[in-house]
Amino acid sequence: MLSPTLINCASMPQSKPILKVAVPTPLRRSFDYLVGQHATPPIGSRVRVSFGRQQLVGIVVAHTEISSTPQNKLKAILEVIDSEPLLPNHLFKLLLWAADYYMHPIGDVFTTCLPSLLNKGEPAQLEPEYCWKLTADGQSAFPDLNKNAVKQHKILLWAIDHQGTIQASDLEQLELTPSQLKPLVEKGWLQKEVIKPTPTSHGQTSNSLDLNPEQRHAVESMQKSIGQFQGFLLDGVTGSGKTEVYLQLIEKVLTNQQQVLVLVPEIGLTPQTVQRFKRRFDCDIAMLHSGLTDRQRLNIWLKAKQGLTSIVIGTRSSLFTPFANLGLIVVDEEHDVSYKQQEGFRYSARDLAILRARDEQTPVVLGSATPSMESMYNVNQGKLVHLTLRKRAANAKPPHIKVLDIRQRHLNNGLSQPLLDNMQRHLDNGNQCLVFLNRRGFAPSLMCHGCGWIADCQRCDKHMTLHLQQKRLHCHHCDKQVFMPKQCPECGAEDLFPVGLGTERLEQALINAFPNKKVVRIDRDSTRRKQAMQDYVTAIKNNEVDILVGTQMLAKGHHFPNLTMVAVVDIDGCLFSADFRATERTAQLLTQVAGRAGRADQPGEVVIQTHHPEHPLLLNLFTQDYQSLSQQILAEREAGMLPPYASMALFRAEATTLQYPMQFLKDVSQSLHQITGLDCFGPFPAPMAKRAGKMRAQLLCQAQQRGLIQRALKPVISNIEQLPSARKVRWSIDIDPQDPF
DNA sequence: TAGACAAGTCAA
DNA sequence: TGACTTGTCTAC
Repeated sequence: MLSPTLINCASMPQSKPILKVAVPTPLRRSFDYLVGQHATPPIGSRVRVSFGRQQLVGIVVAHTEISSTPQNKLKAILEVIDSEPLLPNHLFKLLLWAADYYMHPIGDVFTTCLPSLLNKGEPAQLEPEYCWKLTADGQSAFPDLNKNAVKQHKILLWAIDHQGTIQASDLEQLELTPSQLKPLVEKGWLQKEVIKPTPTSHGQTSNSLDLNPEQRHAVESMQKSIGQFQGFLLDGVTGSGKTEVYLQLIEKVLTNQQQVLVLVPEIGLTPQTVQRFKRRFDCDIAMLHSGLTDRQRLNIWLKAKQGLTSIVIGTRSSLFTPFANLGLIVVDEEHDVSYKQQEGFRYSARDLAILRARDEQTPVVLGSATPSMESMYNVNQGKLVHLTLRKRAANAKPPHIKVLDIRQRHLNNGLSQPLLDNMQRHLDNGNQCLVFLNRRGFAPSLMCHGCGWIADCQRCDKHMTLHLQQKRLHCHHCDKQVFMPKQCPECGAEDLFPVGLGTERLEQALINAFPNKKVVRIDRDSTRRKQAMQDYVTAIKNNEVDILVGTQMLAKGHHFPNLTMVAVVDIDGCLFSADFRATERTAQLLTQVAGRAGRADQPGEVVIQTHHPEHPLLLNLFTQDYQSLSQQILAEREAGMLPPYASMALFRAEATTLQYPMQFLKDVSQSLHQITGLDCFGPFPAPMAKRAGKMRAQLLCQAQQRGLIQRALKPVISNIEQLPSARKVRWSIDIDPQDPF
């Protein structure tokens, strides 16, 4: 045994620490490594390590003196990738905190949150960006260009129209790749140049709009918090000018030499938003969207980190962009469910945005016309400052809402005569109508008239949706597609008929009902083509369309000035759901759809067809406003001891037979049963037990006391990980679940 | 979760 | 006997 004096011997080299490394594995812990002959990598830097038989890139999460792993089992790291921490300290800490809170493997948290090139071990260095400059030769060559050289013509024309410069970002619009410009560079018509990254000129704004008193109050209140943490709920009815409030606040932050992060729910919304930002601010604005290459994504990440980009706009995962000097976070449409990741690392970007803002001492603005119950609760608790915009811009009137009782009324493809009459009136006045149905496809099922057979998905507990245009049956849950059968596979009869109503069928019905009106359907199927949505929006704005049919895609954020009527064809399915959040969701959806009607100076009308005109949600929503309805929903949640008055965790498990998930969850429930204040419900089969060929079950844990879920589950999570029954299933834990499926 | 290895199954 | 499948276990 070594004596202490020997260990402390001054002649011994300074001992290197043992590294705790987060490795991309599904295990909820870090692994210890020796530094070896390398310089000690700082906490937060990447290292390459050998792990089992693989080589992986991990992140050093801590230094330690002792390891619980026997010394002879410790391996030395293979390479130090970063000599400096990869992430700013605040962000690094936030990820560690989130891994702990959501009880997700730390290595996987990093993999989810970092650009993929960094996960692969690429150096964290900005790659130079290029642009192409039109030369004098190019300019003089243009008029004599051969007519057949279509591409070259297009390229040179673009350059001439854009001050002689083609940016890398223009190429997508030109439908070109950099290599296609090479021949022109070789001819000497274009010159390739490196764009030097320069700190962007902050601020510099033009044409801001005049604010009404409510908007001005909002901007002024939030402005006072620049440079310190404060959460705001900007609760503004549709058309009340929330974006203008964001823009004017952002302007103040930019002149303060700080950066801004804007989160948006879906990328469909982003082009318009970005255009508006670009018109407004003369600074570097980056948009993180799914069309970017890995390299572009990394470059934006690095530029933001170095302070070279002023505004980053993106979806959920953009929350993890590092900033040199963050000054504001905006979460637009904060109620949107897409802020919660539904697989893997199941974080809520909205909730983490508030934490990030607190850590980095910046204000955070949650904006919505239909705030989530969580945010309303936080307002009631005094955690968020409530700013309301009740007035629609340009004095537009709120829409008039009519609940249309369709009991015993004849329906033609889901449409009642009074509804059609109503539409006719609006169309006669030269206005547009929106017909809303949240179900795509032609019909939700296909049935045999001979024997009653229904086209079911083989792998899910659901019927297959008929898409008549593509002559296919499509399962919307597992994505399985088959050709539409000509005859019944059970009895051979050729008498198959569609049951129920989807947007495709509704589109047909409307074309028949209004033969000389232009009908356009907007859903995921009709907008699959890139640019398609943009084209539709332009056509609608140019008044080339009379009737819009579509799903919730249409309910979000578009401004159609000539749209004066919204028809909600079938809301009944939403009124009776087992999910306790159904009321909130339906109220939000209806309010958002209704908000599409009657902007600008045209009064709007909303007609809702229902078999349940006496349903309290419908009565309340339209006799009061969303805000009082939300207080009512909150009261119900409190009485029912449901979130946000309780916190929840949901264990999910799946396997090929139901028996294994049920057994595993029973074991989990056993290991939790002695904790007071924690209620476990289940295990029970999932609401849709069979999905994509897997049988699924779940166990719901609920606690009245905030924090108890954490205290109760954390100590047992590693035991759960090692349960023998866990090996037979795929399982996950969802903290603050949004969807019980 | 991935990959490796051991044990089990099957057709000659 | 080897080809292939299935189950179990470990990772620092």
